Amino acid sequence: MPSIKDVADIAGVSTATVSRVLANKPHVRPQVRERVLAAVESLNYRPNLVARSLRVQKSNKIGLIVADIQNPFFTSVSRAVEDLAYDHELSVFLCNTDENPKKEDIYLDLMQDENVAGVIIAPTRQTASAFTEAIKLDLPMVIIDRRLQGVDIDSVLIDNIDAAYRLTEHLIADGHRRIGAMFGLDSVTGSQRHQGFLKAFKEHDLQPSSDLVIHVNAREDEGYQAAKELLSRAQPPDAILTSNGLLSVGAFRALHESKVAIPDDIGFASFDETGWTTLVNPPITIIEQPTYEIGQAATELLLQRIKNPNRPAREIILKANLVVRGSCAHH
Amino acid sequence: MPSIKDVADIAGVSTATVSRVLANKPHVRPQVRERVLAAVESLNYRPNLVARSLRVQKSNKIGLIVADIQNPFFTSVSRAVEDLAYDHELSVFLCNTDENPKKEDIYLDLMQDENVAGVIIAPTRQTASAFTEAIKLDLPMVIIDRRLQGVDIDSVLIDNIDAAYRLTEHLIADGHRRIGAMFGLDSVTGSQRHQGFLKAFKEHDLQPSSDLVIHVNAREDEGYQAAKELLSRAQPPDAILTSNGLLSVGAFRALHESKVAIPDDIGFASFDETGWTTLVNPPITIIEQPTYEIGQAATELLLQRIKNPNRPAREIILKANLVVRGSCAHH
DNA sequence: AAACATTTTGTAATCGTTTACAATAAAAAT
DNA sequence: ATTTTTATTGTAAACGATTACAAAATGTTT
Repeated sequence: MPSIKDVADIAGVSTATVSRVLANKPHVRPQVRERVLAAVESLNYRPNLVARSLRVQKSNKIGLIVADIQNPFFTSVSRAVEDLAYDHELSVFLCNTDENPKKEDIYLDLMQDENVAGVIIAPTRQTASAFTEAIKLDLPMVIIDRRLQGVDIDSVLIDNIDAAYRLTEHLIADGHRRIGAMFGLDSVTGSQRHQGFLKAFKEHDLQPSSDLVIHVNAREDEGYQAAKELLSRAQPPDAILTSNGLLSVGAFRALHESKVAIPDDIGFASFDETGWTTLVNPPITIIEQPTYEIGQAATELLLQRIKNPNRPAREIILKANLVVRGSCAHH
Repeated sequence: MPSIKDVADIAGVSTATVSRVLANKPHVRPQVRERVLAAVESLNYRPNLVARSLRVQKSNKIGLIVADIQNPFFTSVSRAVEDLAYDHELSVFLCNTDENPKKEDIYLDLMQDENVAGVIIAPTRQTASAFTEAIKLDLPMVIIDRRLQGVDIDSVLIDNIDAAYRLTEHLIADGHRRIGAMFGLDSVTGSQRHQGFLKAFKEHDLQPSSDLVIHVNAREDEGYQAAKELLSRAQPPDAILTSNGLLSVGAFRALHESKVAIPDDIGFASFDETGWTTLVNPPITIIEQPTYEIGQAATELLLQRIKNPNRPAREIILKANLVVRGSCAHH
């Protein structure tokens, strides 16, 4: 690999001049600039990013730390971040915490060690320690998907209360009263969606059957279990609402296996558009999160913060979209 | 951020000694080692990876370049790579080429510029130029999913011919004769699967209806179109076989919309386990690729090559798994 | 006690850039 | 023609680690 020294030698100038040419700095004769460019070309020279990063103490990378790379929500967000970053000549360092705070700590440290320009992160439930420290060291950072209490930091979220409210209200409007619901355990998102759920009941002067509300980890198997349990109740629910994509698959699988008819025996409504919801019969009524927009907004926020580290933190709240299909038809 | 100099000062030693302690090198008095460790602790010191990387000309990162981060095949592979890398204290730089050779070039260059220890890549159809160059510069590399002709390089693939052969044979055994099939265009994988398809017919002394074989880009919309077209034929097929997950969704959506009954009106069989195949009625018979194993094998291969750059290239071929479900029952 | 071997530590060069600062060359003003 | 100003280039010091090599300290042998 040729270095800047080699280029300088061939062009018959100093490394400083080469650097100036490459950075498009002023004060270099057009003639010399030509020579340098020719040398760069002939050697197929590319600046060593590691050396540059060491010298200027920053880089053109941004970090993206997600909780689960297999969750379509995150891949869609990632896609958006990738696209925007690419447009701005940034590269993306994508990491998967697996909902593991220890991994989150490690990756957050790693990001700093790598001199990233900033990071976009979907924090795990438990606020990690490296987290607040990274914030202190003013690493530009924006949070997605989950609000972090207490800290003043750029974030982009969806209006979970409103989304759950609308989904619940839709079930109520379709005549469902005994609504079984499952929400993510220990997650701010989950509890907000629970709030929205309750709000819908309240505003319709109804009482939710609190024994039908289950809090579980956002995993397919737990969704499956929860649905099985709801179905086995003495007085089973007349509809099931799930608060995220993974729970949703699990719950649907349980209903499917139990051969209860949707929507005749039981209504079904869920969060997240995950590809299969329109392939089944009937298609599922869902709340669709604007995943791509979330990624876009997060990247824009991050770019702005990098440019201006002192601006006040901003919180962008996007509305989710209720997509009515056939799974909760009139009861 | 404290540097090794700060640690050295506090411990009252030279930076060389600090480095030796941290690298667990011999020749340092236990007493001194203690002092250094205490200093490290008190300052909360972490070595600067950029500086280290510049000095030793390598790093603990590996690159993973995939064609489409939204394709469950790749996320599952990524997951495996992540897991193994984590166990070996490597971090993973994940990039998405979007099937775009230009992006592939850029990322491949970037990998070298970042001093990665090696890269795992699912190459785009067109062999990119930076590619062969990277190989020349002996960047440790392993290829997944797609064979690259001409070059002698570690790779892990599945036996596509065999897989397609078995899937086709299964359809034939179930009495299907006019099998409509769609294969990925311009892709080695696609053409291998086509070969397997033909082989099954040949070995059963049957003649495939070549007018029912369609080559399209591996995208959902093209799968949808292709299926629609097959259905509208004067003599429509009695079964449809799709050669990858995205085509599969599209084709299924077309069948679903057209209200043809599976398997009574038409059989359906497909590649890739993508989550929805067991949620629909009937569940879909598929070839399941050992995605996690692919990622594992690739990472192991890469680690070995990093350790021993001169060993001869190895090609690992994994068998795919035929999962028989209800979508092609006896015709 | 001197000579030698071995262990422990420090000095300084190095990796490939960027960038203050100094030095030189060219242009403008006197 | 000399001085002053401005534009162009080079020199060398960072950035923060690792690592030959030299030096010092300790231990061993004669």
